[in-house]
Amino acid sequence: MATNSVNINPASTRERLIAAMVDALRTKGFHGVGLTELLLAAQAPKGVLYHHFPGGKSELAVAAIDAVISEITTGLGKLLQRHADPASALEAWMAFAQNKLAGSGFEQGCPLAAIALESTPEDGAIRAALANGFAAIRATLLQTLHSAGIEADRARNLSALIVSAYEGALVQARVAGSVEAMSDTAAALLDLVRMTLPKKTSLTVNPESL
Amino acid sequence: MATNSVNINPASTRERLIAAMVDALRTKGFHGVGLTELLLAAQAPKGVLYHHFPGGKSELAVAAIDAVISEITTGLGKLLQRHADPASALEAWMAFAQNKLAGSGFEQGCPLAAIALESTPEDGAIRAALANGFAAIRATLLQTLHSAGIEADRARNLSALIVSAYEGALVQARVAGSVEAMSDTAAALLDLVRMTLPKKTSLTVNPESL
DNA sequence: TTGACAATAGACTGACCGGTCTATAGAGTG
DNA sequence: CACTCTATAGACCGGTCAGTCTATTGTCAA
Repeated sequence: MATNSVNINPASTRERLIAAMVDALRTKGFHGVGLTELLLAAQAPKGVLYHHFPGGKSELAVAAIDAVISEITTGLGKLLQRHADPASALEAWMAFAQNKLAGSGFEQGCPLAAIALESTPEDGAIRAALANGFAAIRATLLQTLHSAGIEADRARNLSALIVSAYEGALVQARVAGSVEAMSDTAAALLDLVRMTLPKKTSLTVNPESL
Repeated sequence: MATNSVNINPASTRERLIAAMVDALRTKGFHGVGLTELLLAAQAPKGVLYHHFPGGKSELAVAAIDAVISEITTGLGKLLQRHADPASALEAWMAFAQNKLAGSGFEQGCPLAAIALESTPEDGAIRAALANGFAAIRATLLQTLHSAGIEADRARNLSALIVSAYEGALVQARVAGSVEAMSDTAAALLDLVRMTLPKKTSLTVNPESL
């Protein structure tokens, strides 16, 4: 095939399905959306879902998770290399998520956390995708923090905390209909990051500080 | 009535319903459980649910949220007064949740976060219960941290970060089937708390530090 | 004992669930 | 043109969903 036929729509059917699932996960969670609703949003009939994703709803969810993960890691990566200071990049990252949440009337949080908490150990593929995804995000952070002069163990702990704080802050802000808990979280987190980062000198050596 | 009739079961029907909902939220989320399954777990017929909770599943969920919140705040409160050092209390708190998660085969996380992410702005009562609950937990922490000598604004930020970290760490550990992300998170968090706490002296006055 | 009311019990309902199935259309290849 | 294979399309299915309804039981108060 390769030629994408008569697609007037902005994206291929497959991509529209994924986008609709991402959006659904963000707003209502995996079990919160029905297939009918999903297909309506994607402007696609039912058969096409099982054509592209023989595993059905779950397989689509995995694809959605993968898409979100790569979006996050590349976005975060860009932010990290655009800002000289990792702390500023983090600040921008938190602010971005915060604005997205508030700007959507506190509907759009993180698609990953929602499905993570609905999944059971039986949902192997979903959990694996999520676990790999979170690990990838942590790895992105770790690498940056480490090369900014933070010792490896400390950088790993800090990376885990950053991801935890991001997810947890979104949860709190979402239900409160207020950004406060998230901005408070970000403030404390950024304090820590800035404290942990070695003093800005022109040399890049790892000072093995405290 | 007051006399609780012929209840051989450990708790009243109402309490069993709430307990079953709490457990369900912990493991599969609000939309992940069916009423049939829930009632089976609570050993109760359907009519009794709508007798005690005319608002149905949602009203039961609100009651479950309230129950969890008071359990958390009292448990955390006890921990905080049992340990002289707030950081140690926090450490115990994180460890407790971590063990509960791991000990249940990574099924039992936090019931609050799950329903928080499935809820929409239309679920007013649920979101309100959650928002108040998270605020109460933060308030418990704030009060302790402040009276341990941390300046108010800083204590508020730190409290928000602690709750965020707790929730976010549970999410990551859950899907990974490993406690690592959570213990890493806890390590970084405790570092920060210990750094922020004023130097241990024998006097209890609030130094209005920094 | 009787009347009132809370609590228990489960049959029943209509809507919607995820998933299967068959039919058709379109595009590339011989 | 004919064949093939992907993609689109939606009717259809059994099962389950949350919620309603009526009946029964249990326990007080009069």
